[in-house]
Amino acid sequence: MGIVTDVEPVDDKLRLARMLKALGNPLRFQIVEMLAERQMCITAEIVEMTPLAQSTVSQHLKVLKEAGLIVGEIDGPATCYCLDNANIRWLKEQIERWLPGCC
Amino acid sequence: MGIVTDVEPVDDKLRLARMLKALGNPLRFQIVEMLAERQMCITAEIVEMTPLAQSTVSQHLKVLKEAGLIVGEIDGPATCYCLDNANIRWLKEQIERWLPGCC
DNA sequence: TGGCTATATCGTATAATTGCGATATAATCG
DNA sequence: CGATTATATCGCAATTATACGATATAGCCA
Repeated sequence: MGIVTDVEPVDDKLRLARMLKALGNPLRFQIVEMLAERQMCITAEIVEMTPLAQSTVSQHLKVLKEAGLIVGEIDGPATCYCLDNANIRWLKEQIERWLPGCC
Repeated sequence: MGIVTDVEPVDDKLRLARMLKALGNPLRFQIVEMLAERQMCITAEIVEMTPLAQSTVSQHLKVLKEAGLIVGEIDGPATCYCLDNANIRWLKEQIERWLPGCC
């Protein structure tokens, strides 16, 4: 057995797929964009932006969090969300170097 | 009213979300990568790669086609699939210039 | 035309997603 | 401690996604 480099572990593929799936919902995509603009938002601010119920938005936030796209920090009685910049950078790098042969 | 530029129409967001959602399935992501490597494949070759039934793969191909990621051309009794390079380039550009403020 | 090959589509079952209202949790303040 | 505020989670309905086998379609060749 030797040292193997330049492999894309299966876990990375699943991690990427999970992120893409999370972003594949228009509302969640919009939430991420909102967080990019405002740096951070509490749940209530995000709920205000949408026509949906608070519980629904909370579920979407959970999906984004589990995909690693956002992080939530408890701030008093509220939760303050912001982007997980490291992971989003990773995602963008994956896409940039994706399919180098084509396009 | 004046000329408006630099706007991202809602349709573009939905188009992007649809692509991301399509790629958010690990099998479909893998099919796209296979097509990038082999330039083109007929359905049977893609089916061979997977543990799934032919009808299931055909449905996934339909999703990828409707998202604009691949195109299928009838070639004799078979269908020859290849990447939709223009659309994939568009997708990659969208992601590259996405969230310029962060990361 | 008839049979063969390759795909697509149909019908259906199961699982996952999406949405809501209701309820639980957790921090803050009087 | 009890009330208030902000979120998260639960339970449920409706929709969508995923998978399969069976069947239809479409091109090709004898």
